[in-house]
Amino acid sequence: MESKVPQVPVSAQSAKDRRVRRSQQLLREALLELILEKPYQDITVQDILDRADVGRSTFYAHFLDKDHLLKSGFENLQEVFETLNLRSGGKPQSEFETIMFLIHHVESFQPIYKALMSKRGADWITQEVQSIVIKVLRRQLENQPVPGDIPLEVLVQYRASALMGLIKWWLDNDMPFSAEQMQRWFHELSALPVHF
Amino acid sequence: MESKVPQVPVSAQSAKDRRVRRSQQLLREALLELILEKPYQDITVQDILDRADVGRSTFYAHFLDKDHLLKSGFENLQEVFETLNLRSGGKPQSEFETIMFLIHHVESFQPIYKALMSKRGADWITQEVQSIVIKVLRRQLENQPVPGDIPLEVLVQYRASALMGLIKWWLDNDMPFSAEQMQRWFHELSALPVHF
DNA sequence: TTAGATTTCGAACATGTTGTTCGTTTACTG
DNA sequence: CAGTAAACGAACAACATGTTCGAAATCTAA
Repeated sequence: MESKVPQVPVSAQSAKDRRVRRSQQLLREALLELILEKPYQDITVQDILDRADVGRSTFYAHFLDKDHLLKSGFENLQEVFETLNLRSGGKPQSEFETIMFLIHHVESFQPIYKALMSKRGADWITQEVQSIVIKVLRRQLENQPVPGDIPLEVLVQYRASALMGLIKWWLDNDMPFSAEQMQRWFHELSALPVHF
Repeated sequence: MESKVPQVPVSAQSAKDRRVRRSQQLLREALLELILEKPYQDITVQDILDRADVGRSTFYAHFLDKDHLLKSGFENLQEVFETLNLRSGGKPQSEFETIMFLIHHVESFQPIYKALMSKRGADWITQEVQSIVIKVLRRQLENQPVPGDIPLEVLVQYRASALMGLIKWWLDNDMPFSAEQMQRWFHELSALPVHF
């Protein structure tokens, strides 16, 4: 079954030997495929080699270990994330725009994020994504008054966790609602008092 | 005269051979100690045996593996969690009371939850705790009107994630604020609209 | 107190995974 | 086409897991 994971344009694609590109690509695809079949933790390097039909020494020529292989497929996306607030021509975005962008970004790269962050994915990479979301939100919210005596960090953790939890649920349930819908609900939920 | 009828064990503790209790206790304590020193994933069975000063075969006589050992220390607490809504003499609690109880419960068992759920803990057990929180909150919120067209499950995921994220941050930062304070902030944050 | 039952110990073992090495073969590039 | 670089694959060391078994220690019940 062919994987149709959307590719982030790589400008330096021709920089490497064709064989290198081929090997790395095969390995990355194999791992993403395997994650959809069984928990990341249970996948051995041998599983990846068999699936990719690549030699053992070739794997270690390119990647330090399984974790680095997974992370290598995420590094392009990471960049997109981290430069989030430099968009819109350098204008500072509102919290609303930031959250909207994040939700749509995940939707665009659904297959990758599903492999990375769903139940069968690697927990450490979910945390990595979350820590980026936290960084972006913190940068966003520190230029904005926090009501009452709530510490900025508490606000950031709350919002980021809620957002990530919702996105994770969305992915695990095969995205039954549109990005617009999720985003609307997120904003409604953010102003919904606890019932006494 | 003494009755020949076998005594019903008052607690499960006295039911087992003293050696069994000792071994299991030593192993549990050793693991919790080690988690505070290095990531759960990096801890080997041998590390636990050395720390507990217990033989290899003894370990496998009592536990299937490292994960089962960790879980065994959490099973008592799990019960407390799951029977949450049967408290207050069977009266249904409000969402407010439920959340308050959860935060105070974590505070009471701080050392255990710190080992289980902090950065160095096992991700799978954090998820286990979260799934219990979700279950409790779902039971709580399904008897309560959800405003607008928001699906119950979306509300539950949002609230549970936000609460867990806040608690996790609280534990990771050595609980710099009181349970009352955290609880108050949680409620304020739950009614704080996103900034446009 | 003692005898029998149970547990612990420890060393040895089979198994599986990881990461490395190196000589050979294959494929790319200019 | 010739030189360079990558892929191959088999063998290897190191390590972790989980099992087995006889001997020693310890508990429990009478």
